[in-house]
Amino acid sequence: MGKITLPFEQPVTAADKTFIKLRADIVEGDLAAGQKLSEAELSTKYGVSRAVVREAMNRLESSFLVERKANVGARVATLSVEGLIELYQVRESLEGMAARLAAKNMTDKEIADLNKLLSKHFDKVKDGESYYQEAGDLDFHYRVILGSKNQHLIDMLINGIYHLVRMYRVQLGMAGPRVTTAFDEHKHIVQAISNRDEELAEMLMRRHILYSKNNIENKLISMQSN
Amino acid sequence: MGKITLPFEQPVTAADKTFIKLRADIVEGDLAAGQKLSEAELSTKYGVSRAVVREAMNRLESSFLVERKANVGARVATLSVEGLIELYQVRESLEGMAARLAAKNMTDKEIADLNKLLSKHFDKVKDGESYYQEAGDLDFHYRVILGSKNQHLIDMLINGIYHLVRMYRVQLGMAGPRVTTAFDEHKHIVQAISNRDEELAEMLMRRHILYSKNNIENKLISMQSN
DNA sequence: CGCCCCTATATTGTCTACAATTTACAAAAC
DNA sequence: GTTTTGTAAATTGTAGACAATATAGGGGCG
Repeated sequence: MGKITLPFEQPVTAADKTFIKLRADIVEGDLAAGQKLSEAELSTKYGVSRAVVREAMNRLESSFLVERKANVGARVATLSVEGLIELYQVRESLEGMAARLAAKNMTDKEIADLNKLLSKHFDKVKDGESYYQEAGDLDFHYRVILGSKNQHLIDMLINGIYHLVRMYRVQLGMAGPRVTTAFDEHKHIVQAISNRDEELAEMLMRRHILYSKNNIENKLISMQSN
Repeated sequence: MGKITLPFEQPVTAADKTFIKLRADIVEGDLAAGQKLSEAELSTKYGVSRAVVREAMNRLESSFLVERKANVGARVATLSVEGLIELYQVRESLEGMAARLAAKNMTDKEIADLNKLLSKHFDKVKDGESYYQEAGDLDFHYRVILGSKNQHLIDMLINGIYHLVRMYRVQLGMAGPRVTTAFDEHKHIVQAISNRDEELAEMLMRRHILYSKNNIENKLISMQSN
């Protein structure tokens, strides 16, 4: 379902597990945005030593989910309109390139699967289940990113900023009027990829993300004025 | 000079220093590409405990300079044609966006300074000192990136992939026939930024990096056939 | 002779204790 | 009453010891 992570070949080490748990708790808002993260507290809470907590927090910092200051400590990332805009500017840039490369590098079979995924999601949304949009949208973007076959790009998006994107979405309670609109945009992007039209695929993906940003941004602003 | 790092507010902690030293040694090739990095060895070599070596290596991993496998160890990143291409695709995407945002967000004073930097470099290169091209080019890109005023973008580029770019350059012994050509491209980019033409600034930056990639790529391929 | 398994060694992962720094609080000076 | 300064508590940074895992080598078995 919302299987976004694809974390590790084998999520073995304790630091790995703690990292994943912490990340989930942050994204879901269980650990509130901006909150101070005490190493000792987390150590007892997750039943591991401070060393592995520190290791996990290092990785979380690389994902922009926590901010650390030397000798002071770590805080959960804070959400803001400015931060959201900056994040989506990066997304627009990177995912635009991902779509371009996907049009170039995806196999015919992968493209066929992408089409299948799309129509499957469409069937579900037809019945008004807007929850699926969230997972479906992420799935779609996820596949295009992997389709780029560019490891750096994949790392930066999947392990880097995508969990922060999820954090914004979850904590804003997404699922909105953009459901059907977004589906049309997805469809056009896939068409461009199917036609191996790199230029168009990039342009459509960039616009899609730009629209998405404006949508969330409006929601966030209206929430602030409550 | 080649002051690329802008490391920390105050580079205080031992892990910070070790991280910076290790990074320099990797970029300069003092620690060879692909080489195994033993925590114990590095610990004695740099005169710190294994804990700080591990902390430093975690950060190096985030910068794509070392690769770690659980229970196996860390290696210095390996250089390859494919890796270079992927890296420059990411650069093209992110720095293109940076140029766009710089055209939007740089102050008039910052743009004036950028112009000054450019003519200063031009004077030096006129006298055939090609070394300055390396530092000058990085300086130029550095300023545009900062001019974007997008913290995520800045982090990903400056702390993220830029040291890997330097590693490729240093170990390929850059400084080539592209010196004057690149200067023209820089000039045009600055002109677009001065005119606040976001669209053109992005396009020119992307082409500039694309050309640069082709240049280095050719060099790398000709080296392989030796 | 080649393959597999088992053991010894080395390396990484984790834990606990100690050192250094920051933060909070209170007392003293203005 | 406000500000400054010194001391105590709490938190992070660092070090070293122990546990778990992977690697290499040798011996046994087919």
